[in-house]
Amino acid sequence: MRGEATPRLREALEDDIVSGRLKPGQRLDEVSLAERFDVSRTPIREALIQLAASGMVEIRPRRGAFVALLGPRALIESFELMAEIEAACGRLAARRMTPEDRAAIEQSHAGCAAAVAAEDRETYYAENARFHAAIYAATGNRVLAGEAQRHQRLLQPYRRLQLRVPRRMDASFAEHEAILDALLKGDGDLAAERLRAHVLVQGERFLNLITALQDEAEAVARVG
Amino acid sequence: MRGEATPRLREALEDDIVSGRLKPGQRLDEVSLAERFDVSRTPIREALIQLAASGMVEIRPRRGAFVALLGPRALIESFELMAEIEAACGRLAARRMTPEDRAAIEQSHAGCAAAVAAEDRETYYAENARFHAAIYAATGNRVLAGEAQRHQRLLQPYRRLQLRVPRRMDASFAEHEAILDALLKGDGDLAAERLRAHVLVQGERFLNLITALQDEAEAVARVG
DNA sequence: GTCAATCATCATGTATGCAAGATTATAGGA
DNA sequence: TCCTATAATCTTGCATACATGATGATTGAC
Repeated sequence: MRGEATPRLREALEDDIVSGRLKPGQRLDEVSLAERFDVSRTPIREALIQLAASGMVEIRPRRGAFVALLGPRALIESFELMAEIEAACGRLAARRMTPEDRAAIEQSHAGCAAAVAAEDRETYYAENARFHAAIYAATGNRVLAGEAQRHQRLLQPYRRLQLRVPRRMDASFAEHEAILDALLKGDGDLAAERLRAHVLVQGERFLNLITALQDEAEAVARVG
Repeated sequence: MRGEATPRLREALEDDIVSGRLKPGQRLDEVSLAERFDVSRTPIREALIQLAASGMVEIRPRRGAFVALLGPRALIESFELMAEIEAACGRLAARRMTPEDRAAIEQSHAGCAAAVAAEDRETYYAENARFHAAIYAATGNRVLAGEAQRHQRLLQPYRRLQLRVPRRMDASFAEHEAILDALLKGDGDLAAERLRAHVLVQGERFLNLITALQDEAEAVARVG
């Protein structure tokens, strides 16, 4: 076997969670996972512990690991934290972004525009993630960018659902335009303000969907 | 043995790192730790993995675990992240703090005042941590408060050193007073601004000490 | 028929064993 | 004497084994 197993397992499980193949609340049985990946329980456990530390998995002592299921309160608070992190990124990016950073942001913004025109939600979803990631990178602060990326991935399972909201894609794109405008003007405070609102509005609109998700996830948890 | 070993080990190791008993760069040998805590390598490994995920420990594949040693760049970036998180906490705390939150903040501020009067750096160090923690709690956002706490602990080994800077304690206290003033006025933007500056100035003054720390830590790494 | 208590089963948490890569020591040559 | 190559040792990473607490099934009582 080439390379070590644990990092590969962590990435595979994280991808399954972020992409929604593993749903919030779902049980993660060590033995089943060990069989599925054809390894012993040891590297599975180590991968689960890492995911738990990053918040993607919840480990209840003696009761097993579950895909993290954020309740309404935790979800609101997480979006608020995300809003503040994004605002910080916007403040710093406006001041520091290099021409390359700027090009990357504009390119992903163009990708978003194309997705809106094509009414392709999956593509918009992906390009939106790139747009935000480009802003993180433009801060020039790798520690901050890493934290921003981690939290974005944490909320990804919930964001995906959020795009089902009617007209949300157009509204999101309009907000992106305003954010880009502030960044290009070099107005850090304005960029921060607009990014914060952009994320917070997601969280708010999103609350309508929480109950539905909660029920769905709990049903999965009961069955699986 | 009552309860599980891993959480206890994680806490013990984290305390050793935060308190400075284990120094940045120091090697963490699994076998030695297992003997010291009288457990097998398994729970030691799991505790180290958790600490690595939170950033307190660095695990280099096949080469072992080390107490995280932040280079100059990572340190600057970490302080900048901390400044933004604290600013966010200040913004929200100013708007939302309850009378109990306010009492807790004022109480720890009084503790800081006493420590300054007594020129007791260790006490100031502890009360300062309480002051900041009280602001985190006053946001009413547990997720945000948790992140703030985690990052504060991450930087604690370096902060401790920082208090050696002459006159820093008095300056720090004066800044606290200005922060408290903004919070009591309910001016979130001002509190954010002052908290950001308060943390950033620590990071800046701190740079003078980095080289010394780096050398010291590397010497430890070579010996230990 | 419902509920409670006991017991069987199962999963987790920890210990131990083993293989492979990393580190260090040693021996040989320049 | 110094450098290099090789071998011994040590440590990590994973597999396996075992004990304890949790889960749920079955039996008995009401």
